[in-house]
Amino acid sequence: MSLNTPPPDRLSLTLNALADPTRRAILARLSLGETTVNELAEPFEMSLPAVSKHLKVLERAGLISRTRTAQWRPCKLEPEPLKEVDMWLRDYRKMWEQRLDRLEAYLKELQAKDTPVQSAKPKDDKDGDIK
Amino acid sequence: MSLNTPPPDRLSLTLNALADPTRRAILARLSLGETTVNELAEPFEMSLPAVSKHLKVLERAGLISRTRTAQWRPCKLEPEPLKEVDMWLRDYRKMWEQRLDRLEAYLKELQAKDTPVQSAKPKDDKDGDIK
DNA sequence: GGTTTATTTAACTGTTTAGTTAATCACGAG
DNA sequence: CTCGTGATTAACTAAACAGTTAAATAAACC
Repeated sequence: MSLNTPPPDRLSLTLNALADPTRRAILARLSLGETTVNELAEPFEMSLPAVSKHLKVLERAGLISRTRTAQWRPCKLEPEPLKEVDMWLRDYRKMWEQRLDRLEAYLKELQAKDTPVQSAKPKDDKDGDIK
Repeated sequence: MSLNTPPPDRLSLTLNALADPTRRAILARLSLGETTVNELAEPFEMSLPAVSKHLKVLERAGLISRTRTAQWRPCKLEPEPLKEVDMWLRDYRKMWEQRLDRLEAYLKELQAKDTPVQSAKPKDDKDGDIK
């Protein structure tokens, strides 16, 4: 019953476009250089219109741009939205690094202590405030 | 007519889970520390079951894990899949850096030339319809 | 037992998506 | 102008999605 269309923010648009193996494969191909729709479609077992739709999704997300040369519409990768994803990710990046650090510390502690029975109980590490 | 279910690769699962502002907000909240479903749901204008479904999507992607304490099921952020996204992104990262370098070089060139009136016509980059 | 609180599942609905085939548009070459 | 090629649009279908309300589960409290 959602009457109002939810505002399709750019990041969601981008991530949604990336959440498909075909589309990611297309991007991978485009990272090697511009090419045409037919050539892009060639490796896939799907019709040309299907690929065309995927391209439209990528275009709407700003991940590719198209020029027009005669009857060809060569596609070009536009990395800007990927950069945005990267920036979004940045805040979380320290999280897994930290977690890795903690694991390291834990393992080191284990080694150092020669770890008797219960000393290593990770009692509620409760990293409540990772941030 | 797709008879065979396409194999839901992990990266697609993750990106799809991230491609929703509500779910990203949930992750952001969880980055501050574990919490319960009710507390997670509180800021949103949607029913509890809806949030519950979002959590299931996040869980299926491995982005959160849940323990069980009495009648609460506290959720915890699991950054591992984000790390995978980061790794996927890595190959493209140099692409926008490179592009930035190129822009820098261009600007530098402009400055060097002391650029009289029309010399700066951006005839080159010509991605006319960025849209 | 019965009630309250936290959360999930069931059943349903409207919307979006991913694909299909067939038709159409856009262009260059004869 | 007509033909062939590259690519998109149209019309359709099946499945997945995001939300709803109502019912069910699970545990604590009395």
